[in-house]
Amino acid sequence: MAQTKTAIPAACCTLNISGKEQERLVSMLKALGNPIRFEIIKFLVTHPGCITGDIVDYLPIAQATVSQHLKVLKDSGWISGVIEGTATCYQLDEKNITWFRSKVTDIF
Amino acid sequence: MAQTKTAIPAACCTLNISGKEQERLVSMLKALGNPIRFEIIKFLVTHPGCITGDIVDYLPIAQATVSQHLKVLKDSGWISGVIEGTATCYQLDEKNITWFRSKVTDIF
DNA sequence: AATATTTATCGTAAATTTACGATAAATGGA
DNA sequence: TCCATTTATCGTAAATTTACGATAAATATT
Repeated sequence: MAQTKTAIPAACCTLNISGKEQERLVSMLKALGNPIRFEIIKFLVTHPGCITGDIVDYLPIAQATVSQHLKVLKDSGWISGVIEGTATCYQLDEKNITWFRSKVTDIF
Repeated sequence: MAQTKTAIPAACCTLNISGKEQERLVSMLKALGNPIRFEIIKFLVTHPGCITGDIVDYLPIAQATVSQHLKVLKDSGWISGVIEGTATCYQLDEKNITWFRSKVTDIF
């Protein structure tokens, strides 16, 4: 692996992460890297505590699909759900989002 | 969409983004949200200007697959490639990465 | 000129994701 | 109790992603 002749800029980031932390970050990146799920997260900023049906009404996709996306967001740590009667109230998971922001700013 | 009885915390982020900027960010999130591609980005931090073959040697996957991942990273703006003879030298795209970091810190 | 090196692309198979309708489970209200 | 509401899950189809070997194109070497 010989060095080339082109000028190599200094690294603009460290990417100092590995193991379980890296898995966790990649999982959050993957979950957010989908247009529908990104919209759900945006919606939850302005509609904290809303129920599944509100999100279904807002989005142009079926209830079953929304529920699936909510599961991905929950499993990756972006949101949490609280059962309230027959409904489920969703909200952003502040703690994990704070972790995400600090990790990104740490390594980039 | 009635308000629920549960205590609703203040939004921990604005997610103040839309349109082409949002598409661009989602595309970068999606590209990085894959374990192999995340490893490639990490490798480029410590091996700036390395060629495709170096990355192929480093990873446990076929050359064709690496090339495909490099294309995803290039198309989403994470890296840029410079042809050097028969080889291609890859490096992180500082400008786009800086944009990514500032967007994330802006909206989260 | 002939051969070797390097990488992107093609064709394709397997795996995963995304989407939907149907349904079951749980709760609330009549 | 019976019915309505709400949502998660099941089964499945379609789309996309990921992976590989083969190959073509381009350059370098002998």
